[in-house]
Amino acid sequence: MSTDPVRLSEQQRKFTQMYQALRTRICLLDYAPGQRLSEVTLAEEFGVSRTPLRRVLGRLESEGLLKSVQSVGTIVTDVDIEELTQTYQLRMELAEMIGRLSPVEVTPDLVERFRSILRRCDELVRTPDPRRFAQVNMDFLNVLLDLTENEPFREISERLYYRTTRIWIKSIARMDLAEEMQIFRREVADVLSAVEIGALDAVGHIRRSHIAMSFTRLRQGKAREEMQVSA
Amino acid sequence: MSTDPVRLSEQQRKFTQMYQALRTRICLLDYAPGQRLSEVTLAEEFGVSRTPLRRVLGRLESEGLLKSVQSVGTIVTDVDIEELTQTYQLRMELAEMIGRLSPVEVTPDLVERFRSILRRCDELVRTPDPRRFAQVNMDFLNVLLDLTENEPFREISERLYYRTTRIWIKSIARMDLAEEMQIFRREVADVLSAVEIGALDAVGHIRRSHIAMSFTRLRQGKAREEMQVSA
DNA sequence: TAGGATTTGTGCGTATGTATT
DNA sequence: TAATACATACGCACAAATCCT
Repeated sequence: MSTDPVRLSEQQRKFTQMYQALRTRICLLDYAPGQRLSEVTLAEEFGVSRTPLRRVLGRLESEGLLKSVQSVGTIVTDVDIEELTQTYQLRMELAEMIGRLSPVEVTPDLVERFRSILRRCDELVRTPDPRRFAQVNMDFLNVLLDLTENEPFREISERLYYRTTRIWIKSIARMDLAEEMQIFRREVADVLSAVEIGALDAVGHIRRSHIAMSFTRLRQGKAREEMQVSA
Repeated sequence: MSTDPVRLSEQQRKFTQMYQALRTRICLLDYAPGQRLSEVTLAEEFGVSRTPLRRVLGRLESEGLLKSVQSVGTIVTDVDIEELTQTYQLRMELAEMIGRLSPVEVTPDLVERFRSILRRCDELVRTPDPRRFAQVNMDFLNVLLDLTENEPFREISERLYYRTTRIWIKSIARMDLAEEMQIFRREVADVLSAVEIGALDAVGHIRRSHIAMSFTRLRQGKAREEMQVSA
């Protein structure tokens, strides 16, 4: 009688597919901030009419990743320094909560997923690459969010991450990439150590400090850029 | 050259108007959880076609207040006890942050807005009424959010509030309403005292404890209801 | 079991508004 | 300054799916 809740309807699958594809492209900088997207082109690519595609664009707009302007186009948003600062401050505070909000029991499978991330970090240290880094960083976030069962917390953390991560990635590509890869590898290694002994509160503290330091470096990098631009 | 950012386009105004109207109706229980809404009826009421209305419904769906089901209708969501618990836990932690995230300077105007809320509480204590209580509670939240300039924090706090407040209101209507009015009045009075001396960190602590106690009472009330139902 | 009524989802043509030449 | 090109916003008709008789 009732449909299997695990099996989503075709329209939902299609929506999710388009949504994740576009979000990934935006966060991996395949679509740069300021770039204009075409509804008709994207609709053709995904094999749907403009209507369902616009639904997806509307969702991405509500999350601050796109902005539709009448008669102009659908534009990938940029993030100004003020909003970046506020978002990072909030993410810092949120990250620390993870050990307090419905932490899951650490399974061997979960540990293995962190180890897998660490191995990919090792590759990145050997051959740095901004795009692959962005991908690993995204996957790292997803494993981290699986440390808690608090769904609203997961939603919000994900939302805030996607809001600003591409700005960080963009900035990193202009900084000392090799150094950033080593710093990130160390963060993953620290988190893995904490997860292995089930110390999820420690994970929160590690994350908090790394988010804080990332933002400091990002801000310094941006300041350097602006000096070069004005020079 | 550039358009005045204060003056929104007609479509944006219309969107906001419809969005806030529907959200308010849902949160004031004019639309009860489980109720089915009609796209055509609402579109007619607001004097637009289904297309722009569906945009609004999509936004409310992304915030978890509605759920559109193919061929069935657009249904006001309910919130199960698990999600309610998780949301309240998160809101507790978030509430405490307000003093740490870009607190504003307290102006006489701001204090007056809190005093205004307190006066409306006095009326509520004299003549309790669930719907008017819901309205004052909503306005109280909005003044509270004006204590910080951290926009992502404001967005998220608002989102989480609207997600669950109607369940609380529904529950309160079946509890000791007069007692709840007095408790709420005390919270507002406590917050006002803290605001008057500029102690925004204290506001955070007061809010945290009140959210925690509200949830405890809500859970007890729901437990009592279930016992009556099964009896 | 089947068919009709109803409601959301989709496709497409047109309206509206912006930017550029 | 005006006209033209172009992209999103909107309205409507139809398709698809569910529920009830």
